[in-house]
Amino acid sequence: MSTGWDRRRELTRADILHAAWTLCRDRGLAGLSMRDLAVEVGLRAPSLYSYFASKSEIYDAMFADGQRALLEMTAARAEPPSGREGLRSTTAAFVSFCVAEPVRYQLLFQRPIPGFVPSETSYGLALEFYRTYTADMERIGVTDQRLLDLWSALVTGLTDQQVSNDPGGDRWISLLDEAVDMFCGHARLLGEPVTTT
Amino acid sequence: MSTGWDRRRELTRADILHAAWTLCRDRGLAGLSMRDLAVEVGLRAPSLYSYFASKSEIYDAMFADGQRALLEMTAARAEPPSGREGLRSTTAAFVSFCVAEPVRYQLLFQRPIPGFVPSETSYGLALEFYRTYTADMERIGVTDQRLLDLWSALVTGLTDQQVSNDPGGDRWISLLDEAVDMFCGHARLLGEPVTTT
DNA sequence: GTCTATATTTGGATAGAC
DNA sequence: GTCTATCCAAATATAGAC
Repeated sequence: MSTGWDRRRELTRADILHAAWTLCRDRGLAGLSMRDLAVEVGLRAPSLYSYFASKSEIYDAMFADGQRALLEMTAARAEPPSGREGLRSTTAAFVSFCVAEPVRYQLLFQRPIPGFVPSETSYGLALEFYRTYTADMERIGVTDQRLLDLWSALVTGLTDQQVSNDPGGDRWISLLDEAVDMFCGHARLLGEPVTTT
Repeated sequence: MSTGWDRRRELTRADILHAAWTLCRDRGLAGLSMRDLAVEVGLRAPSLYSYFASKSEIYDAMFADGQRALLEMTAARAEPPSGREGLRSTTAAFVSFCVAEPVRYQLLFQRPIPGFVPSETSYGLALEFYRTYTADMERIGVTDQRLLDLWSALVTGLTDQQVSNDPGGDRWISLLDEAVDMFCGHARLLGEPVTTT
């Protein structure tokens, strides 16, 4: 019966992962080093290799961690209503998730680590989110690929500008309702405008 | 009369810069190393320091180089007409510029080099472009800050998605006209739709 | 599993001869 | 200005004792 052992091991792994997120928040994703990580978690660098085979594996675990958080956030929400309000609330949830942890956002949606490629299983989580996302969008009433692409560009653009140029502020997230109305007006989605112009 | 000398020096500097761009196109911005750069240009690493005081100065020169190219591209264009068509042509020129050289786009508009901050004079070039850009937008008819921000998010979103997820293709740039119409419909800018829906 | 010690690599930068 | 030789620092990863 090695469950106690495995459990302890899992706990330490989680501890390392937690410390990795903390370090990355401070010094950026690329600033993570095995030495510092070991110090943060109260070990020496070589000991980390008992838990992760390489630094890349740590990034991969962080990637999976972030994707799981995103999936959980999505799953915790009620099914979005169709039309404008569904789009608004779904997108607001997504953008909040991204803006809340800029480093996580960078790891999941940009490619800031040269040479890092998510493992097959981690990438599977990303695909799973993408499926639920498109399913939501379909229910909301956006099915055309061009419209999906246009909307994804708008959402990532807002998120990116917010994270890059006004971290901690709301200069771009505050435009979300207006973006929804602009898009829905164009796509002729049902519902009344959310913003009052 | 040291013009011949200075000229030769300028030529070598330009050669180094050219090689730097080439290397970055291959291995990414962060992948640039003084050793490889020296080899590429036919020198040894220490010799580079006769032309640039540090690696950071090389990045800075590249940044200035890119900003100048952007300014030249802008200056070469006729004054944009007002309204929808002005927005369309101005934005198309900008996005083309970005997509043509993804590495240059990253250096100018993202922060991919940890610790790199443009020098005062280089940043001045960026400010100069920003001024001409906002002046253009004003002439086009977009003056409200919120609308400017919304449009900037949309443009950078399209550019980013194109560069990141469909390099060499046109999946997102092909949506530009539609984006213009969507935005102008929302902002109630003059002119007829460009796309036929 | 954890440690000390170390190998290995890489890359920026400098000293000093020519 | 360019070179050889070298320094220095950082960082991943491994070997082997305990």
